[in-house]
Amino acid sequence: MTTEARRSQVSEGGIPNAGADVLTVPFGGAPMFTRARALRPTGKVLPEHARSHNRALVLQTLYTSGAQSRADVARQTGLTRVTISDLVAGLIAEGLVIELGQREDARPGKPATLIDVDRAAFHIVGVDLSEHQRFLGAVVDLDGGIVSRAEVALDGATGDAAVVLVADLVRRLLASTETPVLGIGVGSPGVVDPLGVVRSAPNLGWTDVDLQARLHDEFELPVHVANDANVAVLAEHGSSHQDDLLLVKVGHGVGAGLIIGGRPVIGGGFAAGEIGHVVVGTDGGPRCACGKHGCLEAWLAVPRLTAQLDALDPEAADAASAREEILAEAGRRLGIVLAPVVGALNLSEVVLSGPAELLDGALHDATVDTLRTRTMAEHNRDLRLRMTEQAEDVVLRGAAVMVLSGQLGVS
Amino acid sequence: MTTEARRSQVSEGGIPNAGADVLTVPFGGAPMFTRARALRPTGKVLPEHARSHNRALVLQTLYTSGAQSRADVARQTGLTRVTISDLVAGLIAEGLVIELGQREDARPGKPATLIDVDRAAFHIVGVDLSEHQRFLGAVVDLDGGIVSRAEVALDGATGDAAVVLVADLVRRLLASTETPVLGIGVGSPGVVDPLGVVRSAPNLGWTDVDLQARLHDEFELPVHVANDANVAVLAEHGSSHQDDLLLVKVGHGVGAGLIIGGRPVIGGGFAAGEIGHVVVGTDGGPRCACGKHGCLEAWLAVPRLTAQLDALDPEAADAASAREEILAEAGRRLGIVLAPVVGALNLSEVVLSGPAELLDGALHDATVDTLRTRTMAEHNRDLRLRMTEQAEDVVLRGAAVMVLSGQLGVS
DNA sequence: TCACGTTTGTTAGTAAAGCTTACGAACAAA
DNA sequence: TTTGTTCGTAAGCTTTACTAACAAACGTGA
Repeated sequence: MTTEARRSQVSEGGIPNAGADVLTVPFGGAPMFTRARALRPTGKVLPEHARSHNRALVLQTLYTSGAQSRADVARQTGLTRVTISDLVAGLIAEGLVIELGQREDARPGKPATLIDVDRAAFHIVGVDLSEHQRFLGAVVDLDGGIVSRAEVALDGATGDAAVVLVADLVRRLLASTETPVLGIGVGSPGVVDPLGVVRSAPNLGWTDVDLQARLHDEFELPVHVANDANVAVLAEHGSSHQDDLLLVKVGHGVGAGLIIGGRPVIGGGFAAGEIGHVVVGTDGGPRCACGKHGCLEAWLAVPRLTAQLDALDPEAADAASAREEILAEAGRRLGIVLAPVVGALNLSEVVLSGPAELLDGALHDATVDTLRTRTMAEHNRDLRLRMTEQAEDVVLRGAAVMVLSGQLGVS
Repeated sequence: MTTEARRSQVSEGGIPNAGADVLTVPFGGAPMFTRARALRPTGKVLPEHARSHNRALVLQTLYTSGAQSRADVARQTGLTRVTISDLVAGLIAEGLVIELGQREDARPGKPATLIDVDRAAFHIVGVDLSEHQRFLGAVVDLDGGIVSRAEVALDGATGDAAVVLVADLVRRLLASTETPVLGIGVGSPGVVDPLGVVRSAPNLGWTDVDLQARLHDEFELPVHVANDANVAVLAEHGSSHQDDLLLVKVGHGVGAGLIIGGRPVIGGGFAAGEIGHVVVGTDGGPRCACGKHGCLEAWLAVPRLTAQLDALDPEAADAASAREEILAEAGRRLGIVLAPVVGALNLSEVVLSGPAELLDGALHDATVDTLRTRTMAEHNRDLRLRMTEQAEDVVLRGAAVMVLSGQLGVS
């Protein structure tokens, strides 16, 4: 048998677009995308699914690129003007897109009619349950701008009382806006499953609390609930446009949110990102609330850092350098834990979220340093570690992104 | 404005199937799937893309469930009998599927015509470049069975000479089978980009070697090249049916392959899984070839372990326990590096690949122990660490899976 | 000024894909 | 023999996105 004859009858390229995978909602497929490899096919695809994907694509294009003509969208998406017109007509009928009148600038040809996502059409309610003393909430517009805020003191409330506080907060926020609300997004501490059930949140005394159902039943709006750090990384992903992203959230506890290949990582037990109680190094460390010694949280959590700093004598000659050293040590510990993760995932970007006065200085620098010396420089050359761009509002904004993404397929 | 009026005009469920994402090749979308969250839509979807997905779905169904009737496939996929008949007709015309005659068992109704993937129609050539002294190759059938083997001694060849050896090996394997070959899969050490260019493989003296093009040009068959550990984890994924999987490959070096959410992780610099040179612990360690101290590879690589074991006095009274301790220490070190990764990704399954006489005993047990004590037991309760089920042939079989997956969308 | 080219958005018709409906064939059980 | 079941196929419909063609509206250059 000649080489010629042995050649597979199957076309050289294999199945069309095999190996491509850019799916989104509910699937995807740009022929030129090459990063991911083929997967097991799961579930049929009907024409209407393709339609809803293309619809989301149009929304996404408008959302990120702003006002433009139908023809512009057609060029950008690769769909034809006819198809775009058709999809846009539907979106206008649904009130998601509006016509803005004709384009001003003078060009040859028929003047374009500008269209855009109707950014004033909806608000989103975002809730952040990650703080220790209070719940934060905000009404967020479609661009991620905070329209109004509200908060409620916890006063030690746990269990059902805490759930009631969340509902109260949401009720106040809903009352504060006249604009239709697209949905409610909640970032909760603890382990949250994909259906919005808080499996476990020790601080709040929650076990298997179906927050999604509770809020949905009361407010009859779409509700999305996820872990606070996992929510936070969505906010960062929205602005960073990086496909792989790790966000470390330092507060009363330490948690992480992870996006890989543009996709949030949930974890088999829905506990991805829970690195607070991973033991750091091989030389012991402070005793942690969980009983172990040298957990990341025992090194890095805000209460521990402030306690250490407060114990310093501010009059001492070396007060400043002692402060630096405390923060640098915490940063090194963070670097030690992150190094294997950064190495294994070949991450290109890590984001720190938390009090900038603690994180953004000696701590940050020590973490970078430790990461560089503990991983292979050659592979992680372009690793970036930076502070969040969202300041205090990462979780609130991330909750909004989660709703946006879940309801419109946009982020 | 009443709550009623404020309610979003957008349907409660958001866009159809938003939040669902089960895409495969080139996309997917089972409406009931809930794990992953919505993503940015990327790229349009045309009807023919949907078609090729459904085609792959049929192939996958037949491949994993074996011979069955068209009606069975219809029930299993959710597509109608008509559509299945149509798709199957195409697959039969392409020679990928064959009719096996009527079903034997006595049931009411018209007897079913059994169909199946024509498992004898194609062979796959798999190549494993990860060993230090020789290149391994095999002809693999569609079920992953090894049909024939070949190997070539490296004799210190590097650079282009090594590429020639790969081609020689492939040529011999191709000559050994009369069956049409679906494609060539190669697992190479080092950093390999998604186009099959070996960016860097120090052992082989390769920098930016376009192995995919070299082999494709010579043999005119589909060629897929990837990192050896990343290839190996594909083999394991094929049998384990776990959505999250980490495989640690211990040989002359130490590397890992990672599948998250059913998807191989490549990494921003295509170096995902390169954990061999991550520093372990905070107490120094043996000097590594890379210059650092205490790299995982310096603790765990096979040459280092065998050297340590060989240095033992076999006559000593405590020889056995000394041996155990050496392996246990290596296991602990592995556990220390894996703990942050397991915690951050909430992995449910970790697989060890390498010499069983070294890995499958004290080393394994120490790793499990270390993982348990260094992560949060509550979250990683059902973590499993096990030896590979594929023995020596992980890379060869994984290379076959890669071709199968890339060419047919099946795995 | 006016013909010409360009750009936009729409209309009309076509091709592809999967659906529903309907039917003949083949079998088991009554 | 009758009845009910199952299989695979044929015909026609619906959805979707495409191509082709066109009118409207604009700048440009002779």
